[in-house]
Amino acid sequence: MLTQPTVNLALVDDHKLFRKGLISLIELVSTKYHILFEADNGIDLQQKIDPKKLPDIILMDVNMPKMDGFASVEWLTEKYPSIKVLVVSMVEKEETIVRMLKLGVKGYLCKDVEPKELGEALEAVNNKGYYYTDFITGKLVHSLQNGNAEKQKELEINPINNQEKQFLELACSELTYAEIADKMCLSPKTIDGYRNSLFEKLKVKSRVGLVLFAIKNRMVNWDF
Amino acid sequence: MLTQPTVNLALVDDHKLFRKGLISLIELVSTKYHILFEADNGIDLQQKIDPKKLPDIILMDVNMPKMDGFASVEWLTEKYPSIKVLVVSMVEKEETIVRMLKLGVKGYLCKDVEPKELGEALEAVNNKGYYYTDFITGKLVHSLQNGNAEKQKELEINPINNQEKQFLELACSELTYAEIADKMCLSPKTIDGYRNSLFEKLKVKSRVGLVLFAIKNRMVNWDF
DNA sequence: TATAAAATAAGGAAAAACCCCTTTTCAATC
DNA sequence: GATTGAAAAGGGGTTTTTCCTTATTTTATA
Repeated sequence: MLTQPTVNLALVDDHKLFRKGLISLIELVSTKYHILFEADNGIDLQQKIDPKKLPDIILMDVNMPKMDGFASVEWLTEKYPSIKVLVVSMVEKEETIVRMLKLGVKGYLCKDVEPKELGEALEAVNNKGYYYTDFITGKLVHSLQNGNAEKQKELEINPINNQEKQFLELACSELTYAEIADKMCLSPKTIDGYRNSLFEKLKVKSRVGLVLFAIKNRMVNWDF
Repeated sequence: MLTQPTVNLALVDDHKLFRKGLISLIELVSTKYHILFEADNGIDLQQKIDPKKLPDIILMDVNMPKMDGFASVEWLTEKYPSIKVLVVSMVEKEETIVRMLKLGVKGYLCKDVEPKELGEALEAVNNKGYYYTDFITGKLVHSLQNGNAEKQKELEINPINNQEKQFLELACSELTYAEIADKMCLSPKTIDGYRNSLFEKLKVKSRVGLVLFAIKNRMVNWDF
């Protein structure tokens, strides 16, 4: 009997219970997958990843504290371009999916899929190198049709970077800037800088202006 | 050898992958748990629950489409008060936890706990009837100290009057309070009063809180 | 490796927001 | 006319936000 080659995986998700469940499911799917390590977020990933023993595929969440999925994928494609990233997220927002695809992830799964699909996705990413469902393709096409690209261009001229985006989301809450700085592990003065640069870019004059912009442009993650 | 009695469980969570993972973990913890059924949300729960074969414990998510955790628990305690509900959510907001505890849930777990704690929680709920960690107790005590319960009453007694409503709309803009006062032909100090009374009534702590409330409750008329 | 260009952080100060407590105004009612 | 209660306004203070300028640290790049 042939022993099939081991496929090394890593998991990045801030919910331990979900990670453990996922691992348990993966083990049921096939014995060829081996979990190298788990991480709570991007920072944790950077610390746990071992250049001498890289995972083949990383299962990546989107919303995480400290360093989110976008920043993590950006860092990964820069540092370890050979690693294939499969996003497993509960976010179904078109913008999020498109943004992730642009960053070069090999697949995007929603957390409400069948465990079977997880197996298929892993299989596909491992063999073909990618796994794009009709759902994802649909989102992409729709994004193109609705001229999302143009809006994106505007952002390319005047891009809101990842840090600023994360700050913007936190600014849409009752946290003070000091508390936001704390949450982002940055100096309040840096937050000061983010705010000022966003004020300029978004042409607003106050924090309320930031909130209104974020809501009008659906940059915050609560559905209402 | 004694065969231990089976404990019947049901899961209500909109993310299938999480549900399946949870089941897989529960099966690892002990063989005495039997999953009667899974549901995507409250509506689905109502359809799948069988009065002739009720679960002993229901693992319940909070944020779900169609019918969320709050509504589901409310319905359950009304219809099947004997069923013990253990919340498993990623929401760590005090307000959410307190609201759930008021509805009578037997425990509240965050999705980032160790799988081991899930086992302990199930065990405790099954034997003692409840599982409240220090984390939960802490949130409760803090909530009591801040007199959250009384404020709820105040809102029902004190509706938002016309002046306050007008102020609230203007507050959802980049106008300063001084400018709002000007527009409403009132002293800035009166505006000060409106703000304070709205802070109390709406249980918010800042102007951003006002804006978020107004938008969530569709009290401003711009379409987005 | 030197250098430019960013991101991050700091100091300081003025404006705005926030908070508590008191006083005035005014209309309703006894 | 006196009483009362709510709305409006004020006094005076703390905290947070906002806006300057400048310095340091990191990163990119020539």
